[in-house]
Amino acid sequence: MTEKPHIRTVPELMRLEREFFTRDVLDVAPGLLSKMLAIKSINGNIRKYYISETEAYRGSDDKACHACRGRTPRTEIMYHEGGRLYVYFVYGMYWMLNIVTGTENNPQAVLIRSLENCTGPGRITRLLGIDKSFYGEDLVTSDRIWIEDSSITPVYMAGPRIGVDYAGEFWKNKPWRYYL
DNA sequence: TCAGTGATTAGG
DNA sequence: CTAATCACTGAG
Repeated sequence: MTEKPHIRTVPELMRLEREFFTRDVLDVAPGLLSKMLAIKSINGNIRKYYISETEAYRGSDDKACHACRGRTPRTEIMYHEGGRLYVYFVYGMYWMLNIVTGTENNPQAVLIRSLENCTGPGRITRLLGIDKSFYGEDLVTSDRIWIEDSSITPVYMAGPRIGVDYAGEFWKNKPWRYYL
């Protein structure tokens, strides 16, 4: 007897397009939870990790956002439309991975703080091999890093951002850190 | 709790 | 040029 071979349906994971990133950072930051970060190594291996913690940095008014000091060589990319990477070096040791959001000349970004299996923004960039060469990379067109949609609707919490005590009571207390 | 580490920035 | 600052981590 012949039986039709069983076809297992794997949910198709689509790359997130420009429109996902050009929304306000307060929509994109929680929206990235449970999405899949995909990165291709130099040897062609593709690794994928669920995003589990993010933080929103919102415009030049936000005293915790690097753009509050204006447009500088480092913050330049934040002034582009959403979808680019803002990568910078801090504390002499760690690369921070941020995704630019919003529209042109409206500096915003999401800090990726944790993945499913790795907590801490400095640790995840070490795991992924993110460095200065990723500054400005476009998640919509890059062939080495992108984000895929998932069918998961995350249940998440929100709380104050980490490490921004210098920003003053008003901005440091904003519940713009999102986590599963 | 606290040192390590160096790019970035403002100011002179 | 100088010095302060810093979206952190790991050891104790």
